[in-house]
Amino acid sequence: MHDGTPSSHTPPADVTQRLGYRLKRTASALRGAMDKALREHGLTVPQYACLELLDQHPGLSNAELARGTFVTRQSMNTVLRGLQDAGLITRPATTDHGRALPAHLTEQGHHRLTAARSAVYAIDQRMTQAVPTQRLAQFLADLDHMTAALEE
Amino acid sequence: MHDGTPSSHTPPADVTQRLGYRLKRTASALRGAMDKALREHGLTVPQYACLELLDQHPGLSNAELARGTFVTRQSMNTVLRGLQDAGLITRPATTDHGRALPAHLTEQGHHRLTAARSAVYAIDQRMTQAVPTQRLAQFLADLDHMTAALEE
DNA sequence: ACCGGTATGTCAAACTCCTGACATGCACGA
DNA sequence: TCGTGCATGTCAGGAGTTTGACATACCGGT
Repeated sequence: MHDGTPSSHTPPADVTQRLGYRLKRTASALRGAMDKALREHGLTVPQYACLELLDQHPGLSNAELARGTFVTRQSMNTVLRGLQDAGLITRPATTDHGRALPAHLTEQGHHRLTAARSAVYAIDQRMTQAVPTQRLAQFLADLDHMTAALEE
Repeated sequence: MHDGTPSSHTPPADVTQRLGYRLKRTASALRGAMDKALREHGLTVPQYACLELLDQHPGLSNAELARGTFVTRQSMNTVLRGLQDAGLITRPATTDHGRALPAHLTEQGHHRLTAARSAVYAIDQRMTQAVPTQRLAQFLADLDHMTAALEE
């Protein structure tokens, strides 16, 4: 094919030059940093994400939390059990309408989240400051466009 | 604190507005798309990544492949066993120098990779075309800066 | 009233991946 | 020569996640 548009036809042959590879590398580094930081607070990354979501949206159900953290309902179910056993959240055993069981942070859960949040903030700042401020919004928007393109 | 610099001091309170959240979401979407596409070729994502690396750098060892795909040596070891059992790669049982066992693609492995690559290319293109061409290089560079900031 | 579609919570089994550990092999300096 | 350090390959165990399946509960149209 002797095309006229030179670029954006096929990905680079070198895997390490491809967008997906770079994305995976950054995500892997982020996951590693968060794992390490949260371990000192006795939390895993999914557990932290769950607490953070519940703090902003109290009463979310298991399925809603699963969608919000990009895991399956089953995985989130075990996460919730762990958090419940640790006394960080509460969930009613039954409900009068539907099947969804709304989860809420306990006082202890809120304290634990606040402590862990400072560690995560430090990581988020290191990462955010690596990209110039004026480009951050555009960067986030591009990420969203990519996500949308992948899900269509 | 009545600071003068309004932004870039603390991450947004809304988790879904944070850089880490967006990054995880995009990475999750990419992983899902690749999982689905590669399943039709009988490969997992780590298996594909391994084949791709071996195609460009024949003779890589288990540990080198592990570093290149962001997993542990142990995980890569099981991946290599699977690829070996499937007849897609070969690895000598012994070596005359050191312990590293250089892996190589078989003819069948090369064919399988070529077939799977087309599916992955389609995904990479959909993702790449979501960001304007003139911004792609900058996007990749920012990803690298973030990775470096997280690993320091 | 019924029934199909959708959404939820949960169980079981399988798989993947990681942590911890150990043995082997090479390189370097004492 | 010996010993320390470092990198590699591998085994065992466990933690986390997914796929598949099933029962329950609401909502819609017929």
